[in-house]
Amino acid sequence: MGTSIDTLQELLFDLAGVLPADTAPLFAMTTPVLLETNEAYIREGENSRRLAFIEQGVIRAYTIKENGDEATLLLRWEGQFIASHDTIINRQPSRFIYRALEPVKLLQIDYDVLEEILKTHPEYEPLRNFFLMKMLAESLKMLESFVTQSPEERYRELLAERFDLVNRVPDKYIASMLGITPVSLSRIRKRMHTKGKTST
Amino acid sequence: MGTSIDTLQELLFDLAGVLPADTAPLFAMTTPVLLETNEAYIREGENSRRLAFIEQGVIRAYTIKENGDEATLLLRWEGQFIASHDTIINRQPSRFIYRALEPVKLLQIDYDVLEEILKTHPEYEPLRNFFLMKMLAESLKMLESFVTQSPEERYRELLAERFDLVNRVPDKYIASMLGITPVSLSRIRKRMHTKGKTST
DNA sequence: TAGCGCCGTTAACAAAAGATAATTTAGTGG
DNA sequence: CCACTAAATTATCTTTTGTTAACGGCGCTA
Repeated sequence: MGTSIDTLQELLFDLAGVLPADTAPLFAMTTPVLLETNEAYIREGENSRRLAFIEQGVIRAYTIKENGDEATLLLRWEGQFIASHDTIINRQPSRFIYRALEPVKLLQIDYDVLEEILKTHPEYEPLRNFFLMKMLAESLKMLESFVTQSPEERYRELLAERFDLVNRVPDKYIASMLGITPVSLSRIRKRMHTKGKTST
Repeated sequence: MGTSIDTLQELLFDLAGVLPADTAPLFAMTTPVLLETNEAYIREGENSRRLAFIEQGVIRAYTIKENGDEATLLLRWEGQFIASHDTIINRQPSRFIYRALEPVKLLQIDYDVLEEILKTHPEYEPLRNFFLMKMLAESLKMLESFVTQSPEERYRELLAERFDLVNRVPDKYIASMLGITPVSLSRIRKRMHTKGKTST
């Protein structure tokens, strides 16, 4: 079974033809991090510009609304990056909390350190680009689902595409990611059982 | 009054210290494009990897739902880039239509040509990065509004932040971008007039 | 194993949104 | 200036969601 480093080295080779042997300067600056269930990785108001590749586990990014309720923005799992976008992109304190839903293994790097490395090693640049584009595509896809689909349709699609994830994560977080309350999600599930079990 | 080229040159200087005199290789490959009101820039199913900086005007990206209704994903206006993300990021035919809502002036480049230029002129790389991050931040912000706010709150915020835009664009497109029907937006407006004209 | 807390479900009611159609308003072109 | 068309509003009715609270299951711990 491969480690994060293996995965990323492979990606770097595929994207830019960089040989694993030549990735030392990049990985020398990374640190492995372990989080236990329910441990916060980044808290609200923090100014950390840490960037981490998730080797194992699920992390939830959420914010506390004015009324005190939580709203889950997104879930990230193994093979993806996690970071405070407020802080990395806009240099603002994080408005979100990033918390492990399971035991999590991360490979972490400071974004400012990464920028320095990229200056001296532009051959790693495709990696940054790849992940930025991947995240953009992902978030546009979620956005699309909000303007084209009903909550029930969004849930059906999530089940179809990420069944494993839905089963790993408590329903209430799924609900809030869909933009509805847990009560409403429960009703949707009921409707799906009784009426059409049929597809998309 | 500045042109697109002025704007981008300034940005390149600010981001990477590239002097305007040294941007010729980049701008040599760009083409100015004019669209008239209601003209499509990219159609559904197209494989165009054109990327364009909007110098003037508003473009709407929308898709046709299964039931035949349109759903507006986003609006883009002067100072922003427009491109088929399906095609550029995933090399898939565009699922969206990009259409001018007003007369539009663009500065266009082929993305594959841009990639070639970036290979020989890595000093332009910060520009790509800047816009990718900007777009990511934007789309995450819209996503955030869907999980934290009601349609009425989203509309109030849009009014507060982009009043000019709301006034340039027909309500029905605003409605669908908010994830609701035009009828529903009209009711929200009515509620806002009668009851609390007040803030947030 | 008894008690506790969290989570998903259910219920009852209020509020909001969807669907459809009619009506008014606004903008365009002759 | 009128006529035509598209957009926005209003009305009516149905469906869905929000809100609040109660209930039951499940795991955890004392």
